[in-house]
Amino acid sequence: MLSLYLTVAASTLAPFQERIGGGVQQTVPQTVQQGIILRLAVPVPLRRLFDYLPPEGFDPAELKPGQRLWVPFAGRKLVAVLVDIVRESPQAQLKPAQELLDNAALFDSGARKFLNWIADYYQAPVGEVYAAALPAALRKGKPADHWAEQWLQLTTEGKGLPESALARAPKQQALLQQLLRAGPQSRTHLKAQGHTPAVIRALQERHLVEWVSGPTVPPPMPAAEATPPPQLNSEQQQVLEAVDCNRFSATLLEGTTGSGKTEVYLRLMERVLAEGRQALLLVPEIGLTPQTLRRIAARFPEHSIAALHSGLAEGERAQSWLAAAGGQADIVIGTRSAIMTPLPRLGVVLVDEEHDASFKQQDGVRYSARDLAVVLARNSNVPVLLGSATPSLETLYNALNGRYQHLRMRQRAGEARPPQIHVVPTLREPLEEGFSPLVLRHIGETLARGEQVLVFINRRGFAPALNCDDCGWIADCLHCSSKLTMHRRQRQLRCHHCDYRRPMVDSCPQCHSRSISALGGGTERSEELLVRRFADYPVIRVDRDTTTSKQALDRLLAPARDGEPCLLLGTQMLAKGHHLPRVTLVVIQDADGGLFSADFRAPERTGQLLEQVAGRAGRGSLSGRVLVQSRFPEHPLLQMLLEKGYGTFARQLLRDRAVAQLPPTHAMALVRAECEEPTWAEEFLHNARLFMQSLVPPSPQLQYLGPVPALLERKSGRYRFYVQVTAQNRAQLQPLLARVCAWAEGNKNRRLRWAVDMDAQELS
DNA sequence: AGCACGCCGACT
DNA sequence: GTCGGCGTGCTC
Repeated sequence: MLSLYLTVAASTLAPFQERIGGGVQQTVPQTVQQGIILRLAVPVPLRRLFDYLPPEGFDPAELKPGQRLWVPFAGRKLVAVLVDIVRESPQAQLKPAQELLDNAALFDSGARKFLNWIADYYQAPVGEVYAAALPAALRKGKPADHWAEQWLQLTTEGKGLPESALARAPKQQALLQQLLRAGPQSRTHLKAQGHTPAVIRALQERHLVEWVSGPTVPPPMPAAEATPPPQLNSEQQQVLEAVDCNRFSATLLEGTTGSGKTEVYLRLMERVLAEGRQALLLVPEIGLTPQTLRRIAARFPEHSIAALHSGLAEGERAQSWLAAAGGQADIVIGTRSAIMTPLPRLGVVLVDEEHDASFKQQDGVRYSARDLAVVLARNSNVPVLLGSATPSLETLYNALNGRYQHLRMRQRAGEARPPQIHVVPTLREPLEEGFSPLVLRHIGETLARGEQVLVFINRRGFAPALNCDDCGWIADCLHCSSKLTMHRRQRQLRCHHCDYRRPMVDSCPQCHSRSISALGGGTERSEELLVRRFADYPVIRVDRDTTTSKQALDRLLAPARDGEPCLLLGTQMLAKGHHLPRVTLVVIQDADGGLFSADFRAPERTGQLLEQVAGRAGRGSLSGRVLVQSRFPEHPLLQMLLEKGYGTFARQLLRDRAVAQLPPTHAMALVRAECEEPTWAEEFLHNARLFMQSLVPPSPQLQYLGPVPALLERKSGRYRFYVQVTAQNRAQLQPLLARVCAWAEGNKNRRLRWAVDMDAQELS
């Protein structure tokens, strides 16, 4: 779908520049300033670049696009990025920039072109895009050479040494020959290879080697034992043959859980690493565990790996980023924002679990890292592989209409058959805390056989609502249009949409009745029941309340990996690729939530989730069983999903979307607004719609909806609305959105926040 | 966004 | 008398 726009990608820089520079020149025909003019991306929410003179008393020859500078801006001092050096400016009065921050450019021309494209496509302020691409430390103006690495090199004297030298000091000789053979070596690398400081010092004292300051290298990875690659099966081989690493191609790799997608990624990495190029692997937010990193480090002990995710300390992140951008990191593994890291010798882009919602940024610059992966690969003329067992409808659509190559892997490695799936009706059953007697019996039997059980519950806390039996009072959030969830152990009521918390109440605040009921169930409530019912077995609860860090998840799951019989219960966190070979029963407590939601993407997400969770059953030598509880076992979508599988289900959803003229068959953007004053956001959007309609009247090709309230109408004290614009393709949408942004930037109301959300993923 | 500038209420 | 509330203007 994005590729519709891709054909335009190469030429988009031209209209972009026209918008930021030429648009102004049309109204002010003569050039006012001439000379060396710096065109800078300043981190402010304004959709244009700003011109400056070079810093005073400074040799302009040292200026290169991609460097950072301190600039004075409206009475403050900001870190801006030099995007372009031009000869003339339409601006009458230019200030000189204050100070150059970098010797070398942080963004090469490819990276700048990409970031400019992002600003244009997502209607985002350029300065904010550049700021989002930088790690926090560099964004704040910390000099890059703070992370400079010490490199050991031969002195002139050392270079002139005969090979037979130092025969009586074999360790010194080995190091010397390595430097002779492979050139300067980083301190980190030498340490990892076991060259001791004593050996280095000895050579230094003989004036054969010296330390020099050089480019940043990634922080060292935890040591991993080198593991040889496994044998490929025929499907994996076919996939690898179908991907040419010397030119652009986009491929959907639709591979069943356990079919060995990761091994395909590793082989593609291996291929580009051998050519001296970099590999980029994007993973979902919770997918970047120490376990994942260890596996890749073990496979490529000779290569340097940089991880980029939110769990890193500010300094570590800057170091990894600089190593990636400088080309010293061979493999870059990261979450969403890693897509914006400049990679000067990129060879392949891999997106794991491409359907995952965490690839879409939900505030600020609202980009989709998965979509950008395709744009980046095209810009760099390298392949991109989008892997998933449950592809997003966007990617599936592109694969089915031939824009992407569509490759499939159906074999489950080392295992006979996929799990058996059964629906358990719950409508007229005597449920015990949400579990049917049949399901509880199966859990008991599975544990008794010495196997493991995984229970999936889509809601954390004890109960999603608290209700007075006498007057009907319900505990609501003060700031959101939502109910408070009861957390029993902490004796708290919490809002899951903002940070509001209040102590648990024993009596109704309205009528003082002591008869208060917790309605519905969450992970905490189910945990209580399961602990009671299956007291002989450990119960491991995995949700955001029990799992604060990635390490915590690893630790929590350790007993399950040991293989002892146990019960795992949790939210989405459990759905992602943990290898748990002793799980033979998966229970999905409630499959109905997504079938009746107002969000048109809800069925897709439910289907992906159920399939992913079901994929946890029977990954080892034991066969698996999945029990899905539902009040509507005959619901056609549920039936199709369970009987025909996700592939058929997704194709049906695609047909529905086409009929409804929704993404991915149609292009869609939202104009969002939120405000503490209930009517203002709606009024603003009403005017925005009128403005857009005056430019492009509604037609079968381009339609408007709204303003309508967001699914969560009030969040953190603000009322939220949106106008939805759908069109047959992006080319129709793009200029209209640019105009409405220009219109909205003239908006005088300070209390109102607005944004354009291109390819919006959430209507919440 | 954030920082200036400017115009009206309760305080030493 | 003035300290400071936050409305609005502007940022090369």
